Parts: sequence; structure tokens; C-alpha cells
Amino acid sequence: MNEKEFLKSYDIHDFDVPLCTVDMSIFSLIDGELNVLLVHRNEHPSKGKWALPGGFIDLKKDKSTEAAAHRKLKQKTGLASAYLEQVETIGSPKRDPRGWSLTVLYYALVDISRVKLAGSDKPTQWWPLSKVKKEKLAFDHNALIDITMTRLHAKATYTALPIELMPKEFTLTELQTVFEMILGRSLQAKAFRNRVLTAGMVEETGNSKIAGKRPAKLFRSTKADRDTYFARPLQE
Amino acid sequence: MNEKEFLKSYDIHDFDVPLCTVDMSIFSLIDGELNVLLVHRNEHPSKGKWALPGGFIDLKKDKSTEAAAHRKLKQKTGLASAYLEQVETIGSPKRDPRGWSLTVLYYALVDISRVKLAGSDKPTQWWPLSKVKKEKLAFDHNALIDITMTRLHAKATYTALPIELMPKEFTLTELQTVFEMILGRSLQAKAFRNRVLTAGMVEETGNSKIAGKRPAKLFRSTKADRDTYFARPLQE
DNA sequence: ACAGTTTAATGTCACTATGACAATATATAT
DNA sequence: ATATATATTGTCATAGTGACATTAAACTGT
Repeated sequence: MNEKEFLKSYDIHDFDVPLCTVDMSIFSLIDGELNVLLVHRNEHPSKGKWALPGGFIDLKKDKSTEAAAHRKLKQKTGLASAYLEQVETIGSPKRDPRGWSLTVLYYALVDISRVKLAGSDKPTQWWPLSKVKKEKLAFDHNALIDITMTRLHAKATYTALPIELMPKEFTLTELQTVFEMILGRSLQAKAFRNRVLTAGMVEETGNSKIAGKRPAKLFRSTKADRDTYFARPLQE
Repeated sequence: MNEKEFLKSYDIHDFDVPLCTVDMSIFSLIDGELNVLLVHRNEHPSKGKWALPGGFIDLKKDKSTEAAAHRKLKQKTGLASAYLEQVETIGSPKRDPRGWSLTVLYYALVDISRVKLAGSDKPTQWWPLSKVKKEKLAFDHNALIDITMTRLHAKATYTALPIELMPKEFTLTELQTVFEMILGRSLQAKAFRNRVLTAGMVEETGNSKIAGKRPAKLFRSTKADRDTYFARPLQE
């Protein structure tokens, strides 16, 4: 049998294959808190529970796994581009009652001011992370969010990635607060500012903003932030 | 329809699903060079080419994606345990002529002295990395090895992971050489030794070995190496 | 025996990003 | 003006690193 004949006789439906999905943790910053986008499930399985946006790969539309993730992101948030990164692939026979299933987990960081939630049939909603922790989500999605948070935590210790969550202009105190939220501990203002500034990850816009008393200078991302690593990770 | 009825009526064979595999880059150190394990393909597609060990997830045997990887590793090398880590999942309609396919890529670092190559029907062989680069492998496996090397390179700049490639006892000069190979540049002996020693990733065994002139002290891994990160990544 | 050679290991020093914490700047409220 | 709160900067000690010079311990050949 040559290769042509082999391919003709090959039918994937003859085999036992896993369920294969893409799921996404989409994070944004709302009122100073980290939020994640959840979708209410109208169908079995896990009907009535909240879940991460995601679903099956569309073999006709999707040119790659990442393209599938981008499609989901656009579908839910209207964003054609945003920071998006693969976290990990999780597969087991137990995570879905339909059988052996595997999900490629991605996460995205979005600037909430650019998002327009889709008015689809399924309600889509931002959930503060603190609230999500108390909710029993669909499938193993609580665990998926935990895995993503671990990654985000790691990233915040050696890159400026959380900048992706910020609006166009922001103060360094605001940025520091976001880092502190993700890292779960407070940071020294001087150390933090030196770090971000000497790495050239942000630049002054010239504008300022009055939140407290003394006005705070506004900064913007230099777009070097995605690829730039700090010279040293944060201690401890 | 309740959930039970739904699950009963659900048949994955009704849907278009991707081909789903697990592939592995298994690295070892042979005669001072980094080697990767390849398998000669006897069957279509890519018949006659060399490929990374891997294959379909066995829905009956495998309790998780990682378990599938461990099964492949054991099958080929006889090793029940070794350093094993997921790299990335790559999926696209083009990488396999049978259709949309997705592979969960893992890599393993093994101590060659513990390996016993399986005498299966398919010949399995260690390939020096330099030789692999000139060979057209099956599917997109050249690219998969490149992706893995990028990961390994990154890891070597902030962890002591390459220790996993070493035999039970090794000299620091030998270890440094491995790091230099992975990083593709030479390192300062003093800086390297301080780094590894102060981090507590290796300890003296009390023995020594004569490779060149002056005998070199032998060290062993303290097994802290997997989880321990250096205080700083290597510069540049 | 001993000088020369090669590899292993250490000493010294400058540099730099960081943490700690004190000090200063600039607004508002009264 | 004065108190106060928030933003921002100054100063200093610390620690891990790179660079490169130096010492240590074996072997070699004569």
C-alpha cells in the first residue's frame, strides 16, 4: 500500500479519540480588581454552571490551536488582538463526563476599556477573582484558573506582562498595585519604579492625573514589555 | 433531556475531531554531546523517515496526558522516572497529511547510563543534535525539536535543570561544559561554580576523578535542582 | 629530580539591580 | 498658613555576577 492509498483508507472515526477543546482564562482589571470572564452554560454537561470561554476546535475555520484561541477571544470580547499565551494542556478521562478529554489552556490579558462583551445567547460575565474562588465552576475550570494564576504570578516576577491589563495611560502607583495584587504581597515603591523605568518598559506621556493629593504622572507602555525580561526576578 | 440522556446520545464519532498525539524529545548526553532519541517509521505517513517517539493517547491505559508521555518514555528507554516536562501543544491542519492534527509536546532529560533502549520492531536510535539538524525528520518534528531547544536554553539560564542529564557523579567542569553546549557560549568557571555551589544544587561526594591533569572533585545532585531557581538568570 | 605543561580551583575587584527606609514634593482640606 | 495624604526621590548596604589574575595538583619528558 502506498501513501496515497493509505490516506484514502484512513478514517479517524474508526479510532477512539479524546474530546479536544481550547479553553481560555481572559483577565481584565475592573475597579482595581482582577476579573476573569465566565460563560453560563445552557447545555449539558455541567448545565447551569459557569465556565471558561472555550470549546471545540473548528477543523474548517482554525488554522492552528492559537488561531482557535484567538477566535474564541474575538467571539467573546470583540478583540482581534490582545496578549495571548498558551499555558498548558490538561487531559484525563475524568474531567468531562463524555469521556477522555483534553483541553489546551490559554490565557489573555485585556484592557477592559477596549472590550465589548458579545450579546450572544449565552450570558457572558466578568467575575472578580475573589468571587470565582467560592464558586464551583463547570468541569475542572477552577483548577484551570489556579494553573493560570500560578503562571501569571511567575510572569510578574520576571517580566512586565501585567502592563497588558492597563488602559492606555496609567500611573506607576496603579501599575504597582496590579503587581501587588498578582503577587499577593506589597512592594517597595522605589524598587518597583527603578525596575520598570530602567528596563524601559514604560514612558511618560507628559500628562498627569489626580487620584490622591499630589498629582501622579501618567505613563504608557513602550510595547517592549512583552519580550523584555527584567535583569533580575523579584526577590523572595 | 436530562444529563444522563444527553450523555447516552453523545457519540464523539459524530464529530470532526483532530488527530491527537503525544510526542517527546528525549535528551541524553553521549560522549560530551547532546543526543535526542529518534524512531524509524515503518508505516505511512512519513514512512522511512525518522521521528520523535510518540503516538496516540491510549484512552484505556492513560490516566492523563502526562501519563501517556511517561508510558512512551518507559516504552523506549525502560525508565519509569526521569525529568519530564510539557513544552507546548502544536496543532494545525497541515502538519499531518491525514488531517487536522494536534500534538502535546514533552521533553525528558535522562542519564544515559540508566537507559536500556527497547529492542522493539521499530529501530530506536540516539542522534547527536548536530546530525539531526541536517536530517529531514517526519512531519514537523524538526520544528518540534527547535521549540524544545529554545525551552531548554531558557531553563539553563535560570535553573540547574541540565543536571538531570548527568550521571550520578560528575565534575563541575563537565557540568559547565553541558551548560555551555546548551547555551551555545562559554562561561566563566568562577562565576559558574559560585552560582551552582551557593545555590546548593550540588554537593561534593568526596571522590575525585582524573580527566586531565589535576584531579577534579566529583559532585552529585542534591535533588533540589528541579525546583530551585538561581537568584539571577545568566546575563546576556 | 625537576622544569614545563595542562587542567582544576580560587582570589580579588568592580559593577549593578535590588530592598529598606528616610526624605522631599505637591496637591487638597481646613 | 498648616495639617495631611499621596507621589516621588535620595541614600546606602547587600548580594550575585563577570572579568581576569593567580594558585594548586597532577602528568610529561629529559
